Amino acid sequence: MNERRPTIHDVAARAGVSKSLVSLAMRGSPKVSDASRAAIEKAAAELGYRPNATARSLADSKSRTIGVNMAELDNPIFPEMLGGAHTVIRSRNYNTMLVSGERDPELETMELAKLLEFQVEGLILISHRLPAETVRSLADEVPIVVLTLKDLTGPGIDSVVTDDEAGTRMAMQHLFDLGHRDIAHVSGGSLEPAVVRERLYRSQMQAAGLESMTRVIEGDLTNLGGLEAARTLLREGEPPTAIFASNDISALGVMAACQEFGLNIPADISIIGYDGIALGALRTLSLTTIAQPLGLMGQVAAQRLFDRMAGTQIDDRSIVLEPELLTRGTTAPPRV
Amino acid sequence: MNERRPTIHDVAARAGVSKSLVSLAMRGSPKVSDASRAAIEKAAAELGYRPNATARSLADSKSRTIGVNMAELDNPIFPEMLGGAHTVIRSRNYNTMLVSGERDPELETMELAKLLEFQVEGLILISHRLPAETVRSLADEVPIVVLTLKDLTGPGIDSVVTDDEAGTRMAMQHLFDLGHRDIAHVSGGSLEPAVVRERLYRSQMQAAGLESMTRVIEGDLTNLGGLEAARTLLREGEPPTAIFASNDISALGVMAACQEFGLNIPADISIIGYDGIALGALRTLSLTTIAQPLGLMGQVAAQRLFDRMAGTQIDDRSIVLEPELLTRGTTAPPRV
DNA sequence: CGGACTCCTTGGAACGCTCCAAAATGCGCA
DNA sequence: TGCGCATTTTGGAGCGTTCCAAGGAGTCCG
Repeated sequence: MNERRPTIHDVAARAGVSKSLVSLAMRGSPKVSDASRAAIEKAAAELGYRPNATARSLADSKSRTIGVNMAELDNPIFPEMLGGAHTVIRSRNYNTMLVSGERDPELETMELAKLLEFQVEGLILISHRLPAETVRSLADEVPIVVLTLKDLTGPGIDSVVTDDEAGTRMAMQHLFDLGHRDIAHVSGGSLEPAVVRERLYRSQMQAAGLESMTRVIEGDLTNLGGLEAARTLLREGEPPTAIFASNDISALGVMAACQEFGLNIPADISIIGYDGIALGALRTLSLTTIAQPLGLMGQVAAQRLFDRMAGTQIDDRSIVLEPELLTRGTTAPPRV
Repeated sequence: MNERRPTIHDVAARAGVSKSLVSLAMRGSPKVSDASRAAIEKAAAELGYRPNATARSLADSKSRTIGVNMAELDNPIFPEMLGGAHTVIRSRNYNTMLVSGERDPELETMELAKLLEFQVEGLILISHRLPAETVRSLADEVPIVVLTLKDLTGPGIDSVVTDDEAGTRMAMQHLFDLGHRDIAHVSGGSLEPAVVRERLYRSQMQAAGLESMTRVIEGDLTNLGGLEAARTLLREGEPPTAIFASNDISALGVMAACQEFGLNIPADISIIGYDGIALGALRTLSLTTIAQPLGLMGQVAAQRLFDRMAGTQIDDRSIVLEPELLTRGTTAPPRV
C-alpha cells in the first residue's frame, strides 16, 4: 500500500538544506534559523515525513522503551498496576513494550530476552514466575523494578510493595472492633504476600487471646480456590462469624460459598478481602477490603525506574506504601 | 552498571570468523559449517552476546512489532481481547507495543504516531476514540484491524465483530421463552454496538406484539450508568419483570440497583447482560449474558493482521463471530 | 578593514545489523 | 594434477538517524 517512506534526506533535499539541519529541526533545536525551520517543516508536511524511531534508537542508543512483564491476566490487580505504570511511562515520552509468559517460566525467560534485545532501558515486573537467579542476572543488564515482592533483592533491583503486616493488622482490628472473635482465614499459598498475611493473621489471633479459634484453610488466591476453601470450611460444621481472605478475588469466591450455604452477608457472616480491586467497589459486591493503592504502585514503580535510569543514587531499595481499610458492605457486627 | 554490550563484531573476533558469518549463525542459517557454528556459539555465550533488535530492524526494515491501542481499562472486555491478540502476536515471534490515549483523541493520535515512528508493522485498535478520518489516514501507512466496530471501513482497515443482531435476538428470545413480556432495556449510548442492541430490542419487542411495553432507559455502558438508569426505572413505579442491559458492566450496576430496591434476582426480576466478561462467571454474580468470544476476537484480529501483512489478498473485510447465550443465575421465569 | 565572535549549517563517521556479490575452500573425478 | 561444482566464508554497502568537528556568514568593534 505504501511506497518507501520519506526519510530525512528527502526532506532535506526538498527543503534545500542538509540532512543534519533537518535532524536538528526535527528535534526542535534552538539553533535552527526560523527560515530554515519553516522550510523544513513545510517540506516534512508535504512529504508526510515521520521520523524513524528505530534509526534514532540505534544512532543515539536510547530506545525510549520500557519493558513490562505481566504474567497473569485473571487477577485484575495486575492490569490496574499496569495502568499506573503506563501513565508515567507515557508522560516521560517513553513507550511500553508488553510481554507475558503465560505462567511458563521458560517462555517468560525468552520473552524477557526479547525485551532486552529490543534494548529496553528498564524493566517492570508486575507479576512473574521467574527464578530469583534469572531476575538477578537480568538486573545487571538493565534496571528492574519488581512489584509486590520484596524478598527479591539484589543490585539493580528495586521493589514496590505495600505494608502487608500493617494491612493485615488493620483487617483483623476491623473485625475485632466489630466484635468478631471466631475468625477464619482463607490463605493464599506460598507467595510472599500471602505468607505474610497468614502469619499476621495467626499472630493477631494469638495476641487477642484467640489462639484456639485460629482456623486456616488453604486457598490459592484464585476465585475458585476461595470458593473451594470456604466450602470446605463451611462443611466442617459451625461457621465462623467472619472470614479474612488473603485477596479480593478469593474473597469473592468465599462470598459465593457462603451464599451457597444460605448464609447472609454480612448478617450471618462477615467477609473481608485484601487488594482493593476496582471490582470490589461494584455495588453488587461491595466488598470490604484492605486496599493497596494499585495504580499508584504502578506509578511509583515506573518513577523509580526512571530515577535509576537517570543514574540517581538511591539507597533505599524497597518502597513501601500504606494500605487502607475500605469498609463496605460485607462486614458487620456478628449475630448475638 | 554495564559496560558496552558486546556486538556481532566482538563475537566474530573471538570466534575467529567474519561478522557476516556470525550474523548468519545467529539467525540459524543452514549454510554455516558445524565447526564455525560451534565456535560462534561458544564465543557468544562467553561474551553474553545478545543480538540488537533495533539494529536488525533498521537493517532489514522489519520491526517485528505490532502496535496495540487500548483506550479504556475499566471495562474488562478490553484486557480480555488484549490477552487473545497478545497470544497470537507472541506465537509469531512478534512483540506487542501497547498504547493508550486515556480517552483523549488528541493524545491518542499522538500515541499512535509514536507507534508508527517505531515502525510497527500493523495496528490493532481494541478500543479507541479516534475520528474515522484519522484511522483511515493511518491505514495507508500500515494495516489496521479494528475490534468491535464494523462501521469503520476503508482500504487497509479490517474489523472483527460479533453478530450483535443475532446476539440481541438470543437475549430477547431467552427472556420470552422464560415467559417475560414486560422487558425494559438499559441502553448504551451512541457507540455502534449499543445502537444495534437497542434497535434490535425495539424490533424484537414489536415483533412480539409488545410495543406498548417497550421501555428504554439511557445508560452509558458503565457500571454507574447502569446503576443510575435502573434506579430511574425503578423509581418510576411498577418494575418490569426483566431488564436487558446493553453490556455486562452496566448489567452489574442494574443488579445493584435492584438489590437497593429490595428486588430479588432472579425471583422478582431477571437481568441479562451482554459481553461475557470473565467476571460475570464469578459465583457471586453469576450473570446471565450473551457472551462474545472475547479472547478469540483478539486472536482473530491478530491473525487477520498477519494475513494482511503477508500481503494475502483478502476480500471480506469484516469478520463476524457468533455470540452465545450463557444461562446463569440472574434469569428465571417471572413471578406469576 | 581585519579579527573575534556568534549563529547557522554542513559532511562524514558512527550505531549494529543484514544483504549481496564475490572470494575461498573442499571434494570428487578424469 | 587440475578442473568444476557445491559449500562456506567474506568485506563492503546500506538501513535512517545522531553526533561532532569544522566550515560559512554575519555582526560588532577597535
